[in-house]
Amino acid sequence: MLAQYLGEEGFDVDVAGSSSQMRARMAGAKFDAVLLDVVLPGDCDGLQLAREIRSGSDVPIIMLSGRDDVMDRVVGLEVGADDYIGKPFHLREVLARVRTVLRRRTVSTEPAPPEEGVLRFAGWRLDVERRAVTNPAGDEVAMSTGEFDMLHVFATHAGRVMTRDILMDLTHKRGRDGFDRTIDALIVRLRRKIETDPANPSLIKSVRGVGYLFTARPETASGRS
Amino acid sequence: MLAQYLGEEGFDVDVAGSSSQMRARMAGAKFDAVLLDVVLPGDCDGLQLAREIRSGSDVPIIMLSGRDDVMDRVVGLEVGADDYIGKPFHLREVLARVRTVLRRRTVSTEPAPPEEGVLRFAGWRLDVERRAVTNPAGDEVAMSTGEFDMLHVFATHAGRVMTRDILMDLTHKRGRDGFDRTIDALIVRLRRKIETDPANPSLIKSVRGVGYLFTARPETASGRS
DNA sequence: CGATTGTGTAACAATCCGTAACAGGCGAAG
DNA sequence: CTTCGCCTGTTACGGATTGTTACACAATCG
Repeated sequence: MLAQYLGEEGFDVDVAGSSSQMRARMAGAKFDAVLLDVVLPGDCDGLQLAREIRSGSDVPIIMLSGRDDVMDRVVGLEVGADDYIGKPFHLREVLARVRTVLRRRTVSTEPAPPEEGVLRFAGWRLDVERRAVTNPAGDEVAMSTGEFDMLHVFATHAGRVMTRDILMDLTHKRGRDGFDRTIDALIVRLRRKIETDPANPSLIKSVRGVGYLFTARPETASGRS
Repeated sequence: MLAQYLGEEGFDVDVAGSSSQMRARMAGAKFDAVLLDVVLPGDCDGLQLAREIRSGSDVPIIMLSGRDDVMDRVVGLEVGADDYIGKPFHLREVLARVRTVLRRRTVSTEPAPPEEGVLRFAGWRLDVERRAVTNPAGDEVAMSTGEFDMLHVFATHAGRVMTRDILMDLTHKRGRDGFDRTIDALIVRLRRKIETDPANPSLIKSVRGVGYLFTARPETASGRS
């Protein structure tokens, strides 16, 4: 059903009925995006499969799930999915998300990636290998380890609300103790360095009750394997 | 008994005595909602059946169960059911839930927010990605998380009366407790920020006994693709 | 016209978040 | 080895946001 709809919308769709089938298809051709159901008929579940795909490629992954559960969503995004849609979903919503994900990726792939491992957003430059950050004016801004990691996570997950738990996992590899303001403190310190007006942040917005959102769209994402 | 009652209330009811019978009926016609007992006489249980239905359609599913167990409820909703009623239930309760589910679907399904990057209406500009709002004069107006979400919902569902239940679903992802004026309070706060005369609102009209209506026509300026 | 219901709004309470301040950890310099 | 300084986690406080309650007023109904 989904394949037919996307096909009618002008996409070139390929369907795989099992994980092995998918591996075969993906080995044979290049894809612009992958739609993946969390619950799969075979032996392998969607999350594991996403992790597998992500380990060898950075093709956009959109996960579909039978339930719109917070846990699922968190886990889905943690394994590297780019978006997550809980059923029941509407075909047009899927279409919109596919377009969004593609736009994010394709806009960023312009002439030829001049530098590897460099992220750009809103005039800023983030050199992943040298762990150096340059502001729009061209000056290098000193960052502590934690600040850099946090900014790195934001830059690679732009446009998506990140919960504190996820941020904690991605930057500290540690669980949260419940009453933990570590992330908030780091956010403040990071904002002080990259926001022109830290009191009215424009790059890192907070979403009450949920987490934080990096609003800048990556301009020249690269740094694949 | 249930079929008769719902029939008297004006619904067009079809009864299936087994899973295979149901599949046959559903293949032959389109339904607006499905009432499904967890315990079924045949080989297949209701949960499995719900999952099956959900995998190919997003028709609203209401599950009925012999016991009102938390586990059952959770599992029921996890497989994609829209609501869950534990026996012993009252006919009127079933009726009410059916109506609620139908109402939610018909309103929230149709518009299917295309999720444009920027929404425009009445001179206002709403940047979904940056979560920023600009008034007709061009000044950026600070919005809290809840206010922005509410305005976003309105902008993507303009010209349609939104009930408080739906607004609650779309902005808070939470059920209403009955005597809940949360939405009304938010409306007041939002009106204060976007209406020139909050006492005589022109953008957000209230529809007595129903909900609220966003009157501005989206200008669909930011087209792509 | 009075009663009932629904909405606007203020006021209050609960919660969440921003931020400063402090203390421990860790590495570099001496 | 000790000291110093930076980074980071923790705590506390205050402000902002949001949910709840109460009351006034408007609309509806009988």
